[in-house]
Amino acid sequence: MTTEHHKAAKQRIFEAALALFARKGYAGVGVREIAKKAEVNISMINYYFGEKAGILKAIINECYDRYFKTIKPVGDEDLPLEEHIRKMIRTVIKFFKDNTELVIVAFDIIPLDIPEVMELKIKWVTGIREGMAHFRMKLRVDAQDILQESVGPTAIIAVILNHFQSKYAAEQYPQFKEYAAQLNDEFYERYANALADLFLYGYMGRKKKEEK
Amino acid sequence: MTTEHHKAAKQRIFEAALALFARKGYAGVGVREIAKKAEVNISMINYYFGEKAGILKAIINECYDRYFKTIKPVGDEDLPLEEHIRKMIRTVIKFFKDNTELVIVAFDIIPLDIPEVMELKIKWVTGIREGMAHFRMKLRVDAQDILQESVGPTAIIAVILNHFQSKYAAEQYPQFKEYAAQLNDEFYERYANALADLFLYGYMGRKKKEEK
DNA sequence: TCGTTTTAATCAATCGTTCGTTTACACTAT
DNA sequence: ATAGTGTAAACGAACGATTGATTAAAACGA
Repeated sequence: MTTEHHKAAKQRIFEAALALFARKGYAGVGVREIAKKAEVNISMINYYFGEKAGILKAIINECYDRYFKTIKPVGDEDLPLEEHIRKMIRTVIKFFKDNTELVIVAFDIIPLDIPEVMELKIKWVTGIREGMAHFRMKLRVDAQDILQESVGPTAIIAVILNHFQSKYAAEQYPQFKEYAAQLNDEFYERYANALADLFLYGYMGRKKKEEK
Repeated sequence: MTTEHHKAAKQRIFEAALALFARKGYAGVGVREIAKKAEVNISMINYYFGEKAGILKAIINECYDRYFKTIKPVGDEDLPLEEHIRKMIRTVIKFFKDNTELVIVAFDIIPLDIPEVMELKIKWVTGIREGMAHFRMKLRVDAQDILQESVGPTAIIAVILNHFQSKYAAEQYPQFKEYAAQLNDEFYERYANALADLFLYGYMGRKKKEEK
């Protein structure tokens, strides 16, 4: 009972902070607002997370950990190239869809001014990059070549991230609820295929052109 | 007296706030910090901008106004499709490069929680969307079709925005200065071409597939 | 009774905003 | 030419509210 309650309170703080950070940004939310939404006392935040930034660190760790565990095994699969790319894009879209708030908060560039948080992000991004080396090689993307990277994997992720940021914003405003409602499972099946087509035709077309 | 001192106080406040907002986010910066950086008295902020949010509104207006004035005439030109697309992508990249801080602050989804600011953004986005109707039609992108829009113009903008967010972040951290230094004019010429290739091959490939 | 969990109260610091006053310069009436 | 008037710009100080953080003590289950 104690342990369950313990975890429940910590989890409630985590989820309340996550929702608020996604809407207002890390600096835009105070610990009292988090405590109120989580229905806990203010001091519980410091008790469980040490400091306000501790919640953000926990969110970042949770997000990148889930992300890595989701895409790493897909990247390591042995599939024909096109099918492999399509599966990866589907996987990433599903992850972003199922973890929108986590992604919005953890993948946000800001705050740039909290060194500890930045270092944590850098550590994760570096690790994931290394973990996806095999898949990257299969795509024949040289990670050292900024251009290849910028119009390749990074571009796809940027498009997907941007989409879910927009979707999240739309869900917050009544006048766009109708728009957001169109973004159902059926849409994301088509969306994943369309993005994969864009990447496949575009990227492979570029490869072919380069080799000439 | 330095040159900075001779600049109008209002302009100094604007520029100081812009740089700080880009780094720390709107909520992460206090008026005292802005006043200190701008070398003005705190009360000057309210004197010139009414309220803190007034600076953000001014930034948003300045950014979208410049953006619209930059891309609208390009969109209205009468060029062969491929050349037109390439020119538009070059134009957008140059705009983002020359106005990185403005774009980072104004195009940021956050803050979602200040209704006035959100409405201002919506007004601008709607207006620009209408202004680019001709170009959109030329691309045969139906603005009502979320899928076409998502993997078309919106996707390209998202990629470019993401690139300059990353570049800006890299410039803030000494360990990535070397990376940022590679992003010179010569790179952006290649980058624009690569993005245009990606879009053109991808777009044409998708169109061809659809028609089957 | 013991260790853990939760509470209310409080800390110094900072938040955005507003106050009354002063400075600097342009214009006008004498 | 001079004194008086109007106005915008800038100032320091202070407002009440809120920030993140910490405390000692109460409440809890074992």
